[in-house]
Amino acid sequence: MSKIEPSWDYYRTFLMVLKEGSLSAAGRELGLTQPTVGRHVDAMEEMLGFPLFTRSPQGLLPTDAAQALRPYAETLAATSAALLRAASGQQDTVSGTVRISASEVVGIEVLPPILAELHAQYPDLTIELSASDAIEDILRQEAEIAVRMAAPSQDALVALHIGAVPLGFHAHRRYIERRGMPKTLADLSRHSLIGYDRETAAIRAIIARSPDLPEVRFALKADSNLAQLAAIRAGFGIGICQNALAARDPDILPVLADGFTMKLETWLVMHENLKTAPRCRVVFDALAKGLRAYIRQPEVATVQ
Amino acid sequence: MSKIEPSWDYYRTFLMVLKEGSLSAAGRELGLTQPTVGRHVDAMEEMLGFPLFTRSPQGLLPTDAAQALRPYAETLAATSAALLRAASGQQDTVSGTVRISASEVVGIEVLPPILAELHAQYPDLTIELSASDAIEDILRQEAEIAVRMAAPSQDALVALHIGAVPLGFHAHRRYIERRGMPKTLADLSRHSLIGYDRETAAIRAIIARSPDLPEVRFALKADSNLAQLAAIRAGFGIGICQNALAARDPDILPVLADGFTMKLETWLVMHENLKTAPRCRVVFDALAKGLRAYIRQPEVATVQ
DNA sequence: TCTTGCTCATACATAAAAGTATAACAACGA
DNA sequence: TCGTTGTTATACTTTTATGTATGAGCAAGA
Repeated sequence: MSKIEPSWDYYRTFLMVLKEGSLSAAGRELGLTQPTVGRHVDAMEEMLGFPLFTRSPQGLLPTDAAQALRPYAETLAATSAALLRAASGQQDTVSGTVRISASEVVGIEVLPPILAELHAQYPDLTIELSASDAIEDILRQEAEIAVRMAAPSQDALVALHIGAVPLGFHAHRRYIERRGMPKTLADLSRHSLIGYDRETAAIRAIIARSPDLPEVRFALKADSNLAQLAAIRAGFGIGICQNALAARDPDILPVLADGFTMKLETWLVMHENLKTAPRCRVVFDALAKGLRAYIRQPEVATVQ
Repeated sequence: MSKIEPSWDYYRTFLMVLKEGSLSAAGRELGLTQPTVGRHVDAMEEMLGFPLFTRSPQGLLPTDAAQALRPYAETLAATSAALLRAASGQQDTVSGTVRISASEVVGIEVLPPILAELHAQYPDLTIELSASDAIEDILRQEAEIAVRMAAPSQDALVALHIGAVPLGFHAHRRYIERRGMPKTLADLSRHSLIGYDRETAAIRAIIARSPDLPEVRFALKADSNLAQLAAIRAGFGIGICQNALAARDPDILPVLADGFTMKLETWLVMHENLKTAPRCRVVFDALAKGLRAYIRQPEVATVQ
């Protein structure tokens, strides 16, 4: 039963050529030379029996067949990276690499202090932070731990409910002094509103739960919640952001705080298999503690 | 950014050594020689920084660390197999390989005629049938299409509800002539019952829906539903099987057909990404049609 | 006790894959 | 228009990986 399977390395170079668009660039990225990369592609094409790229002097154009194979190659790459991370933590001590997936806002505004404290406690721990709104599938092992804004539906996942992150309209003090403070939701139509460009899953969930939201025209549309936050801080207008983030800056004022509230349920998600891995356990616990503290923060501020 | 990543082929040989338990056996299976396999393992150990196996003259014993890495390597193997299957169907025509996961009973008793007709229509199609009760995860790409007995909870899956497969007690005519036909559920305690050894998910679901099931002591316990079916056919005693299967053989009689009914909801599941793949589409449609016909079959038999 | 059969480890020869150098071609900008 | 920089493709060389052959150790069975 010794059938000849092609080298798995071919898939790696194939994916890199797909990503980079040329043999030369893929070679640079992989630490190989251009002829070698070309030979890998040739070998793979011959073994599959159909062309993967149409060659041209300005690069390689992938065929439809190559595009169809891409997700498999990406899964291979993600899995082998996960294997290496898992191997990095196999020592007796808490060490190695843990990859965390979180939204841009959480990854940039919320997590850094939590991770800083964690790293001070475990210096041998390396954290990979995938600060992107793309839903990296934990099941695909693209990350060990994820901060999610929706309850995970999958089995075989450890999901810890952190709590509800309150959201609200906010604006910079400068903007309010210039344009006045709206008293009702209807007043918003006379203001510069900062909103989303594309509808994401989180936004749809909010809209579904808030039927009294007026139809608004946004003065600034940005897909990135981080850009929206920056616009609020710059005094561009009124936008939605996490109350806890706004409370950090005394110049960011809540707008219509009584009339309108939204909540983002937050979950911490991890592979069930990783429960026993010390490095993941430690990061998971630190994130749970840190995020819960972050959520409690605004309530304390309100009491003041 | 040209960091040196180890060859992905190392993971393949690592997995095979894990499976086979020796360098020589792994080499035989992979079409490599024993020294090569040993070198791969050595290289991998050196790059990871810890031993994967403890060598001995009677084979290699995996360390805990190696066991921890095993699932990753298995995902890699499953994915690369899926890639090759996907590539096999990239031709313009309906061709290539499709892997189907189904329970033993369905795979052996129900699917063969459906697949035979399908293959007659598309001779270039190769079918891989994974006839095992193990729940092969469609998300892990271990199979393109699965016949499941529970509604899939995952998103990103195409799930077609086939219908409910009726189950019931059955016994061979010889057994009934010898031991008599039970009239009530209570009578079952005086009979030779064929039942399960371990509790599976499907069994737990049935028990939950049937609180009037008496506590019974099984005369024959078998994990394999196929073995149970064979025992019924051999006249061992009374067991549960699909009505449609029993109806095929006039010597298999329904027992307590009025007083006790169970149903197994059946779903056909496929990756959403594979909807457009012709070879998968064709198999999916054929299975849907064939399974629906199979389910309708017993009702017709009852009307007779 | 002495085969037989299995294992892993080592030394050496070979084959395969990589790198090097260069040519040919296209696009972009001065 | 011509040089620069990018691309792929080809011939040649070198390195690397693999295969072959062999030795040593352990276990089961005659």
